Order: sequence, then structure tokens, then C-alpha cells
Amino acid sequence: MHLIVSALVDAVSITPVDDSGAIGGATIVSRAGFGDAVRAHEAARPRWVWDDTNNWYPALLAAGVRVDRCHDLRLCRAILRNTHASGAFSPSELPLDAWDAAPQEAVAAPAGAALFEFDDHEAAASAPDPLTEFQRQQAATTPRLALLLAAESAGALVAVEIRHAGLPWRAEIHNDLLTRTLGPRPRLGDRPVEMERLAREVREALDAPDLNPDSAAATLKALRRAGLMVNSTSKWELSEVNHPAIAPLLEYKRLARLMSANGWHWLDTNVRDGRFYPDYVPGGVVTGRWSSRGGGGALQLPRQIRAAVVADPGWKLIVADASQLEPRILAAIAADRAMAAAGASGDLYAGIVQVGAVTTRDEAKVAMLGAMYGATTGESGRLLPRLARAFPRALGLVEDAARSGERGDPVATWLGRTSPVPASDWHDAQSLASADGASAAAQDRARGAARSWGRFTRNFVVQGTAAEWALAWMAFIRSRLHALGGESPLMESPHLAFFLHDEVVIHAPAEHAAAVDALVRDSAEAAGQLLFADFPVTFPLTVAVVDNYGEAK
DNA sequence: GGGGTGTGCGCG
DNA sequence: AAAGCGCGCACACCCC
Repeated sequence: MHLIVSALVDAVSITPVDDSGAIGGATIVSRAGFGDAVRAHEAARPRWVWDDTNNWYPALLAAGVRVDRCHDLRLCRAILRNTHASGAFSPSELPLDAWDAAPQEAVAAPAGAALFEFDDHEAAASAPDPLTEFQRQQAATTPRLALLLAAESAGALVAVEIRHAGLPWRAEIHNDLLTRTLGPRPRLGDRPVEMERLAREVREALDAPDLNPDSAAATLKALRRAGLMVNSTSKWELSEVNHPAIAPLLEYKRLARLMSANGWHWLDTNVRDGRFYPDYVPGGVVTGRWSSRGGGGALQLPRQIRAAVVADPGWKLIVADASQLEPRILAAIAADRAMAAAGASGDLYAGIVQVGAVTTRDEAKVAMLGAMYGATTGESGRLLPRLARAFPRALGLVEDAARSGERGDPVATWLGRTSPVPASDWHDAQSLASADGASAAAQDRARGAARSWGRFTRNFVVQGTAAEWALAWMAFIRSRLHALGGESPLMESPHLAFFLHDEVVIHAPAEHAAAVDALVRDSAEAAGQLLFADFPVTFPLTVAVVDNYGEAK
């Protein structure tokens, strides 16, 4: 059963649509009464169909109402809009409309505020009709796409729940770490003492008394004046150079990064009441990965400060990450049994060595990454032919994806998320280069652009399918955590607290840690089954039950 | 002072 | 200075 949620000027309508598509009579509830209505319907496990999970779910959670399943019309439209694998009717032929909107920020209702107040009643009243859009999407959906839309929508629920619960964060531990590394918190605009000390060392070593090491251009100039043959101030190039200025400069850069990305200002603006609230954007990346928004930088949380993530007293963090997820995904979508078998022992790279494709684990890893990213030169490019001999199906699949991209054709993930096609200037460059009398420079440029797009489509099928697996994994985790915690509120029972592409952190009472460990592994297996049925690919996890995130890995 | 671009670096 | 994918952000620096 689907329940279509539609915002009216001062109320909400709920319209049932049964599995045959028959539309029932709408119920109108007041905005204040919506939470109770949802709670009452939940016993029957309907799928809530609404314009945007961010518009509804934060307030429901704030009112203590959990939703089991939903269909996020905006996210699903974005997938269907682009797909070439649609059913009877393709939204890609529709003109752009309000359903193609950019993601909205998820904002929980402030404490005590009335539920579901719209600032702009006009906007609410003139919103496009969710029922019509839902029917359109149903008509455009194949069974595979239906799986993707369900996974995407489950992800939307997870993202809001994580933001609601937050990641436990001990500000005093973070502060101690900053003070130990940088010195005491400086006044606004001042450098911390450790950075100032290193800046002085750099200036002396380069004989550049006024140098501001924050300026890449000025630093490069000073380095060259000191006789150093470098073309940038990036750390990997500097680390090749032997000069007394280099060590303090690299250390300065390390501290400057910590200070500006995750320093005291970050702490002030992103941690409150012992929690960091990640702001995820499901589907924010073309491949289907999530992105994050705002200075919190949820998907860039450096390892350096993860020790500040500490479970509440009597609770544990269960940190699980999927080992070598992308190569395993590649083995599955290519139905490469040899590669899947190489991963069966638990370490795919060791397995690749074992079948004799390459001689060391490091080689296996660098060759595998090269295959998925499209390396052509260096060690990685050199090892590729050997990998291709051992795993012709897997390598063939990424090669085909690259060729499609080079032609300007789209590619699709396992469940049917389709890559964008290159913009018109890309096509212009290609036709210009193939015309009579095209200059060598124009041909080079076009070839470069074609290969670059080929690397994108090559990676798209793997990264995008891995993102689908991760969504399915989290959907299973979410539902099993709920079964474990019963009807107690989200934050008082085991819950997802963080997500990082192929890794999750669950915050759970210590007595549930073992059960969570088990259900996270079961969920990985279930996600593999859901996507790849009986194909014998495995998705082993590294799971750590810890008090602080810094202890994991 | 706002906006756009380049550099550099964090994450997977 | 990237070989080899996908992101977001801070800062410098330039323009208006």
C-alpha cells in the first residue's frame, strides 16, 4: 500500500493507492495532527510517497514518529529523468518542472514549534500534484529500477535519521587535541603559536622575512628564489625535495589544514550538546554517492580527529567497513567468477596474488585501482595487461564502459542509474576534430577529452553500483536495528550515527554490541543477495566494537 | 563586499 | 606534478 502525502494550505491530505494502482478516498488531517496520523498508519507498513523526505521526516522524527518506508518523489525523479532503461514512459521526455528541484536542506523543526508549518502557504498550495507524479514514475519504472528507487528512498530516511541522532562528539577531547597540536586557542585572526613558530622557521630557511606561508603563490616564489626547482607547493612534490625549509613548511601546512578545516571554529559551529550533526545529501554525486553540505564536511572527517568521537557511557560504537568493495562489485556486475573467487578468502588482493596475476599485494591493489580509474601509464598501467589476462570479464566490462564514454554514449549502473552524457562543447570538439583539415592540436584536445570522459564512465559503473550496494546495506541495517531496538525512540536504541561511502558507524548500548556486529554482517550478505542473487561474490566486513572512532582501523 | 577562479588537501 | 575516479571546503587572489 502506498500513501500519497500532499501539502494543502493548512492541512495535509493522505491518499491511499493499493498495489493494483486503485486510488482510495483521501483523508485530510490538520498539520498538527499529521504525526499522529502517520504513527497510526505505520502498523500496516505503508510506503509513504512524498515530495521530499527533507520536507516531512525531520519534523516527524522530532515528534518521535519513525517511518518504515517511503518513496521520495524528487530523488526518484532525478534518477528516472536521466535513465535510458525506463518502462513504458520516460520522464526524460518531459520538460523540466518543479519535481526537478535541487535538494532542500533538511531542517528539524525547532523545539516547541508547530509541526509542518509552511512559511509560504502560497507555495504549498501551488505545489505540483504528488499523486500524478507518482503515477508517472510508476509507469516509468522497471523491476530493477524499482529496487533502485526503494534503495534511494531508504537512503533518504537514513540521512535524516543520522542528522537527527548525530554522531557523539566530545568537544573537550577535540579541544585538547587542538591545544596539544597547535597551542592554546588564539584570538580571532591570530595564528596559533605552533603555526607561528613554524612560519618563522620557514621564513628564516628561505630568507624571506615577510613570507605568508598561507599564500601558495608567494611560497612558490620564495622556494624558487632559494633555488628549489619545484612547480607547486603541494606536499607530494615538496616531500621529494631536500632543503631545511621543507620539513617546517610541510608541518605548517598540516597544522594549517587542521586549524582551518577542523579547528576551534569548526567545533563551535558543528558540535552542540555533545553531537556532530552530519548534513548528508543523498544522491548528491552523479554516480549516486551521497555528498555532504556545509562546513561540517561529514564525508571528509579526517582520521586525525576521530578520537573525539566517543560513545556515550554504557554505549559502544560499532564501526563496520566493507573490504575492497569496488573490486568485488566489479566482479559481480561482470559475472567474473575468477575474480569473485579471488575475493572469497577475505582479502581480494591476496587472492589476486594467489592466482599468479601479479606478485605482490601492493601490485594487485595498484593494478586493480588502475583498472577502475583508467590508468594508462606508470606501474598501474604496466600491470593492467596481466590483470586482464587473469580476469578478462571484469577488465572487459570496464573497457566497454570506457569505450561508451569515449563515443559520448551513456553507461548505467547495475540497477539502472544512468550516467550523464557530455555537454555540447564536448561534442563540438569531437566533430571539429574529425572534420577535414582539423589541426593536430584540435585532434589532441578532442582525443584527450574523449579519453577523460571514458575514464569517468569507466568509473561510473563501479562507483555507482557500489553506492547502490551501500544503500541496500544501510537499508537492511536500519530495519534490523529497528527490530533489535523495538519501539523505543531512535536515540535510546541502537542507531546509525555515521556513513562514509563504504563504512558505517552505529551507536548502541553495550549489551547490544554483539548483536549489532552480527546484523551488520548479515546485512552485507543480504545486500549482495538483493543485487546479485546467487552469483558467488562475497562482501566481507571489518567490524570494530570500540569506545572511540579513533580506535577503529 | 560579493562573486568567480585557482590551489591545495581532506575523505572514499 | 600527475600518472588514475568521485566529491566539498578554506583560503588567496583577482575582478567588479
